[in-house]
Amino acid sequence: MGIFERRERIRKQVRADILKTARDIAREEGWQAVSIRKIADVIEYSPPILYEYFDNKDKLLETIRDEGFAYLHEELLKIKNLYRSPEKIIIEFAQVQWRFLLEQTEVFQVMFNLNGALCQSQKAYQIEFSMLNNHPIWEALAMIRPRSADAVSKTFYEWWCLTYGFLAMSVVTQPKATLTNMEPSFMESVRRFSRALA
Amino acid sequence: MGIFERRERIRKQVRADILKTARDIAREEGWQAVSIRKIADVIEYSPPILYEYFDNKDKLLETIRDEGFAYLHEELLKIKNLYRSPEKIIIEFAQVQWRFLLEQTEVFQVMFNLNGALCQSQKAYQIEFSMLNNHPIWEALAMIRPRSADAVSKTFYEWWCLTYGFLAMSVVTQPKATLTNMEPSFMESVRRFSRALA
DNA sequence: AGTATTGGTTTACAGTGTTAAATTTTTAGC
DNA sequence: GCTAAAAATTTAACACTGTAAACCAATACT
Repeated sequence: MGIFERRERIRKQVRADILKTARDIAREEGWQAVSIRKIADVIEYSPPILYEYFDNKDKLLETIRDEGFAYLHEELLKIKNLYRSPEKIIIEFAQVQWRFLLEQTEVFQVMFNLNGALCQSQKAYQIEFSMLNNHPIWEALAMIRPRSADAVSKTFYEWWCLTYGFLAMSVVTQPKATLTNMEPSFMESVRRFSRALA
Repeated sequence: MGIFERRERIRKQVRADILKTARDIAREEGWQAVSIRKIADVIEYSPPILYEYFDNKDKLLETIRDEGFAYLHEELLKIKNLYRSPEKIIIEFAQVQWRFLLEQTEVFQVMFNLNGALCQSQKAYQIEFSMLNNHPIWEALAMIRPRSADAVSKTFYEWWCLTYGFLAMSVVTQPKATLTNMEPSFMESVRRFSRALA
């Protein structure tokens, strides 16, 4: 009896379409151009249908943001399993971060409320700054510079703001065309940070 | 005399009132709550009057942004005239940057399109990244690490993204109450950057 | 005094997020 | 296959937004 299953499958598909459409519009016209009605137009439903899938626009953006953080975390775990050297882990992840910025710019924007994107929820940040002691980067920093847990957490915050802050400033101030030119500066900044720790 | 001057004086006052009101609303309710009508309400004019003073909302925000950059530049010049050591200039300015973030958070947000603030103009950034060779920080970096002009400009960009990026990440992810706690991390990051150059 | 200019407002348009009511479509029971 | 209940979807509406055109009243100049 696949009636429930079929419905659920369709629901999942529509939900995914909504998220994808929001990202598509944001990518091409910027987040300030993303509206409930425009999304509804593309997925060929009437606007109120979106509220069957998301409580409101903020929750929709929150989902996109969460998926962004989840993706980066997965990539980080892969790296952790590939390399032993803490410095190497930091550098490799920096490359992932940069690639993410280029390939999923619109997701990055909503992750950090940049360029008109606005998701009021602070949930993702709270999660990001709790349960640090088994965050691969936290562990890496603890290995490079063994200190108290609090001291390592402070260094973690410095790493966090350095890397994501650099990416944020780049995407905010640089036109798309010149953005790629900034990768060496980013990597150099991360290397400098890493070196200066020891 | 007096009739033109009086009119011009009033015009200047109204213009200033508009800018101040926009900042006030942004400060208390966030930039997403700043609307032409709300500003008009406060200054006790009808909405279209605002278009006598600013071409559109974007230009209004651009003005606030420009004033922010201008203020920081003035403070930087003061510091340059007070200290000789390039490291000292960088550190002192970092303190000014932090204070600016705390005291004029809403201006900082529009300067970097954070938290729903959106000014499409890229003018300020273009200015910020041109005419570098007599920017006090550029000069300081050139003194600490004498290299080609291009190499110094690259380091300047790294300083720029490190400092403003750190502030941006802090204001985006931290609640107002805990924001002040992050100053030591910020200052440590700037010192680490400065040390790692030599 | 009559006309042109200025300063300001009212009205209007197209768009926004969101909710409630109305309506259509699908399912379940006989 | 027909009807009643339930689910899915749409239409209509509200209170907003930025902005432009039309209008009005007071002032300045001839």
